[in-house]
Amino acid sequence: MTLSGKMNEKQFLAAYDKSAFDAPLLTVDAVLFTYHEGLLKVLLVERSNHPEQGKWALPGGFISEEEDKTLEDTIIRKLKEKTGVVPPYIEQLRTFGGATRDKRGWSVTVCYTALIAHQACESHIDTVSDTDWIPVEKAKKLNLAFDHLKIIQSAHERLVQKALYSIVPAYALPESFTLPELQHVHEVIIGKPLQKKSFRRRIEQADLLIEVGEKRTEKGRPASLYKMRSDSGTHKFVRNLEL
Amino acid sequence: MTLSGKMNEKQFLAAYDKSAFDAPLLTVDAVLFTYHEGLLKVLLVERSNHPEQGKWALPGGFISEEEDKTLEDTIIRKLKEKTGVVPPYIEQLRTFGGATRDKRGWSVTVCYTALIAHQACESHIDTVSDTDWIPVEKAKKLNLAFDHLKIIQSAHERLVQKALYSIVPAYALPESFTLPELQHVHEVIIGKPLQKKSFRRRIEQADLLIEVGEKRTEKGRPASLYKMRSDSGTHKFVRNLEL
DNA sequence: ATAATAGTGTCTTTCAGACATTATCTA
DNA sequence: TAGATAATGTCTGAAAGACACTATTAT
Repeated sequence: MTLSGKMNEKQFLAAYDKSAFDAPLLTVDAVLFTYHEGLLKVLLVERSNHPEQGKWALPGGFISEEEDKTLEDTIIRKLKEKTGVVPPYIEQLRTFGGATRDKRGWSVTVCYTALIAHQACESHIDTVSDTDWIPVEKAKKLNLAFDHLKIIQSAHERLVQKALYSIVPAYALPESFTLPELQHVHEVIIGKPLQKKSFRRRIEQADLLIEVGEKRTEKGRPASLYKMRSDSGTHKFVRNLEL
Repeated sequence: MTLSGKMNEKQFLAAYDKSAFDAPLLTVDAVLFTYHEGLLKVLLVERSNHPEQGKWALPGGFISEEEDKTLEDTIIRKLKEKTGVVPPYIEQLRTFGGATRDKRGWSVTVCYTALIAHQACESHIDTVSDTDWIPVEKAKKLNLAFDHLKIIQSAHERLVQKALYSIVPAYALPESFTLPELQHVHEVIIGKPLQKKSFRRRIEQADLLIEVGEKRTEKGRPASLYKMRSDSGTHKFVRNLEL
């Protein structure tokens, strides 16, 4: 039947059959970063099914029309399956699509970047055999499934920018952390040392952190512990740090 | 049949039937901006079909698995239908999706922001009766189809940021333009006057434009004409202008 | 000459870079 | 006390804000 403009909307909707149209495969994937053992790591999953069986891939999957109301619901559900928890930072990266990125045909994947403290999901990940934290630099050398290498690179590039004008990387740390720790996360992300004074000054001036105590380490002067203010993840400095 | 891990990939792909899975509706839309008569305008199309028949909507549509190799191909094809030309600036904005944004069911739309000179498509748009340039502030007050209001707001917010740290808004002007014109485009986008000296100084220091002649206007001193360098659309100033 | 617009000079302010110095802990 | 790490002091430099000033056109 033709979907003529002569019907009213109710009739149109009753007659409408989505599956009559050939649509690309649609998935949602995430690049979940954490900071552990001095390295920036990304969560990868070993594919158990075709296509690309056996290769490492980003966590993600198909939208569930029953369980998910939004795209974020989908990625939260998928990340929870792998990590047991919902990451404190989730932001859409971009959508990758094309005729050749998946052997099954035209495909589209809506990608998210997420950050989480390593300790927050350590125990759960140990129980999931096909999932592991891989250092980003190592992941970039693996033979990853689909175009997931390109997606990880894209997520990393964006995270570098965020490290230069925000303190978003703090979400890769536990709820309380020291300034030297946070600075090191930034340095690992951008791959370059930063001026301690510049780093601390701008955070103090923007009043982004709350002091919550003191940390005792094995050697040297103890560092103060801080936690983020509720809105400090959205703060953007007007001037970038040098790359 | 079950898609078992026991098959090899060739067998798997031969047996795979995309349409066996219920998938969300997938479209690609664009927020195409231009600068005309001192205003920032956005291209809207009057919907001729259900759902949301008769309402203004963003240009866009379904992916064609035959005609399109990439998502950009899709949006370029759709914009060419409406404007007759390919905009010089196209960048992915973000993807909007959810169970309720379209009455036909779960839907996802990959959105792009694009910029074009008004004169570049003026003649073609006059021949397309259902398409028109609407001032952004006016569009925000219309009863737009789907969640297109939210999409336009999101695109505008992103464009404000770009106006503060780049000269991307220049793509909303003809190939050659004057600095006062470019400054006014920025001011219209961010909704606030800018310091003439600051605006010009940073463009000159970064050497982003090439002088191509002189423009004679009806009154006052004539302004120099400039065109963009090939890569100046990607340049980011380290420091933002004040909002 | 006047009005209008384009473009420059220059002082102030802000904030990051550089790096020396001081503070506080353990062994 | 020495060694290590945290935290601060302070000078320099780069770039934006503010705004007065000069330049070039039409009438």
